[in-house]
Amino acid sequence: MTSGRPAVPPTIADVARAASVSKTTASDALRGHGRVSGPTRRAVLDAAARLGYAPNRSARSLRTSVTETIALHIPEFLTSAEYYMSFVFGVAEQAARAGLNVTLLSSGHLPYRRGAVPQVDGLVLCDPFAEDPVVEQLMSSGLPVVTAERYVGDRQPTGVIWSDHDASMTELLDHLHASGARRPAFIASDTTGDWALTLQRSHSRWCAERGLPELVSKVPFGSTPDVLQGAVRKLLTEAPETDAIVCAADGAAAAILPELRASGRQVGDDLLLASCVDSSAMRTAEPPITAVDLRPRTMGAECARLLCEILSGETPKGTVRTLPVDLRVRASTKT
Amino acid sequence: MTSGRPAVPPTIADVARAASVSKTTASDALRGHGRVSGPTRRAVLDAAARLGYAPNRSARSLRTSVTETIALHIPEFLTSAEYYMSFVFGVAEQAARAGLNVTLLSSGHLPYRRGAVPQVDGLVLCDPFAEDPVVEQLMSSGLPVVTAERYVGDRQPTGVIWSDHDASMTELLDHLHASGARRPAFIASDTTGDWALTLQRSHSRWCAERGLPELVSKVPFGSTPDVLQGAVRKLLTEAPETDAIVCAADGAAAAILPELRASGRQVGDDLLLASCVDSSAMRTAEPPITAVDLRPRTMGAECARLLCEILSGETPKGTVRTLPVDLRVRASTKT
DNA sequence: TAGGTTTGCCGGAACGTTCCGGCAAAAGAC
DNA sequence: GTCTTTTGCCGGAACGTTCCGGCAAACCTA
Repeated sequence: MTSGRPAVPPTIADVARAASVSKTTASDALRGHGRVSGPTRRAVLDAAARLGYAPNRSARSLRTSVTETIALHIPEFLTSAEYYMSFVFGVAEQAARAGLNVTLLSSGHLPYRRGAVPQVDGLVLCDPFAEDPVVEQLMSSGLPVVTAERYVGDRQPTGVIWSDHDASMTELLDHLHASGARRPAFIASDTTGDWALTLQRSHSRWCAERGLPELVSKVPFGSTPDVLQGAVRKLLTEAPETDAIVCAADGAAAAILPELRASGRQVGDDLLLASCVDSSAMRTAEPPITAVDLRPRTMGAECARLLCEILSGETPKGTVRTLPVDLRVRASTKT
Repeated sequence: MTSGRPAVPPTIADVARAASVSKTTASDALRGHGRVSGPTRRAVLDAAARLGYAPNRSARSLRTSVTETIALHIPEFLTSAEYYMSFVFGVAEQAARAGLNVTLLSSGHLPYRRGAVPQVDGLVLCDPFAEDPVVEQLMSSGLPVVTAERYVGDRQPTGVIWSDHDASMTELLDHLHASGARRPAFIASDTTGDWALTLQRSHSRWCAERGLPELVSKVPFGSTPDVLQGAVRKLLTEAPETDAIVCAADGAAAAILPELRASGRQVGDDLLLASCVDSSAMRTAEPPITAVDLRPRTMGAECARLLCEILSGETPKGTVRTLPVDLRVRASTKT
C-alpha cells in the first residue's frame, strides 16, 4: 500500500545504532549541542541521511515544549479574499523559511473550550478587531501575539506591524485635490478595526482642515454591489456636488462603477474614483482605479518575521514596526 | 506577565490528584475508554473542568501517533485568490468541526527534506497538477491524500472530490448556442490540472460535434490583463466571426472587458461573454458576466469531510465523489 | 458456602526526544 | 613524574499521555 517510504520511520535510536554511538551523542551531533568530535558528527549525520531520519515533532515538542508551529487567524470576510490570500501566503512563506508550521484559525471556529487554544508557540492575527470573541480569546491566551494593524482594545499585542493609513489617506485626498476634486466623498466601512477607524478619522480631519463638508456614507463591510450602489445613488442625489469618491472596502470601487456610469458621470473626468485597497479588480476595471496598495504579502511576511524574532528572543516584546504602503495612481483620478 | 491563565497548564496527573483517582482512571474517564463508575467519571470530569485541563497534544500524539492535524496544500496562483480563499475556509471550518488542526502548505515551500513531510494524519490537495514537485512529494508520502479535482498522474489519491467540468462546459456552450452564439471562442488556461484539460477537451468536442472550427487561444494561467487583452485582440482580428468568448481563468473575463469595448463589440449583445470561474469580479462587472460557480467553499468542506471519514475508517480508501456546480446566467449572455 | 464472573480501579511501561550529570581517556601544566 | 583541565562520549531521567495487564471487591449462580 504505502510504497517507497518505510511504514515505520527511523528514530534517533536507529541512527545511533547505525553510527555506533549512543542516543545522546546522536542527538548532540544532530542538534550541534554537546561536545562531539568531527568524525563522530560526520558519522551520525551520514547515518541520519542514509536512513532518511526526521525527528518526531511530537516527541521533540513534548520534551522541549516548543511546537515549532504558529497559528494564523484571519477574519472571515471573503470580500477581501485577495488581500487575505496574499497575506496568508506571505506568512506561510516566511514561516517555512524559519522552519515553522502554520496552523489556520478563523473566526468561523466556535470559541475554543477554555484553555484549548491550539498548542502553538505564537499567533499572528490579521487585522483583528476587538469585538471578535475568538480574537479576544487568542489575545488573552498568554502566547506571543503579533497583529497586522494595531489592535484597539485594552490588551496590547506582543508585536505589531502597521501601516500609516492616516498618511496614505491624506496623500490620497491630496492627490484627488490636486486633480481638481473639491468635494470628495468617502464610502466608509462599518468595521471597527484600526484600519477602518483611522480612514474615517483621517478623512474627517482632512475635510475639517479645508473647511469642507464631510461627505461620508457608511456601509457594512461585506456589502453586496446592490447595497453599495444604493449608497452611492443616495450620496449623489443628496450631495450632487460630489466630485470624487473614495471607497474603503476591498472591491467596492469597482462594484459601484455601473451605478456611476448610470448616473451619467464620467469616471476619471467629472468624477474621480479611488479605493483604499488595491486588487486585481482595481487594475482591470474600466477605467483602472487609483488605489492604495497595502502590500498584503509583505505584511504577512513581516508579521511572521517579527513573531519569529520575538520567539527567538532577538527582538524585544512590544516591538512595533510600520510597513509603508503605495499609492497606485491610475486613470480614474488622472485628469 | 501572562495574566489569567496559569503559566504551567495542568496535566492529567493534576486532574487525577484533584479527583483522588489514578492517572489511568482519570484518562479512562476523560476518554470514555475503560470501566469507570458514574460517580468517579463525574468527579474526574468535574476536576478537569475546574482546573481547565486540556490534554497536551504532543504527548497524546507521541503516544498514539495520531496528530489530529491535516495539511492543506494550495497552489500559489494568487489570481484565483477568491476561489482558494473560499476553499481554505471550507476546509478550515469542516476540520474545526471534527476537532482537527489545519496546517498550511504551499508550493512556495521548497521541496521538503526527504522524509520531512510535516507530521500530519492526512493531506488535502487543492487542484493539484502533476508537475508540481511539492505535490508529487506529498502524493508519495504514504499519507492519506484527498484531492479537489482529479489528479492526473500515475499515483492515485486516497480520495477525490471532483466536479464534472465536462458537463458544465457543455451546458455553458449549449446556453451560449441557445442565446444565439454560433462561433464561440475559448480563452484557455495553459495549466495541466484536470480542470483546465477537461475544459479544453470539452470545448473541442462540442465544436467538433457541430462541425464548427475550434477557436482557442491558450494563455498562461496567471496572465496580466495586458496579455489577456492582447490574446483577445489577436483572436478578434484573426477570427472576426467570433460571437462569444468563454474564459477559463479566474477573473479573465472581467479583465478583457475593456478590450472588447474598445473593439466596438457590445458585450451581451453582439458578443456573449462567460467565465468558467465565478467570482465577485464577475458579479460586479458591467455587464455582469455569466459564470460557472464552482462552489469552492463547499468543495473545501467536502474534501475535509472525506478525509476525516477516511481517517476514521468509516469510508473506504479510493472513494470518489462529485460536487455539482452551478451555472450563473447573467446579462453578458442574455439576449 | 464455594466457585465463577463482572466491575472498578490502578501500576507501570512505552512513545521519541533532549539534556543533566558523570566518567574515563587524552592533553596540558609544572 | 604527578596533578589538573579539557575532550568525547554515554546512562538514564523526564516530558504527558495511553493502555495492557493485574487484582481485589462485589456480584452472581446453584
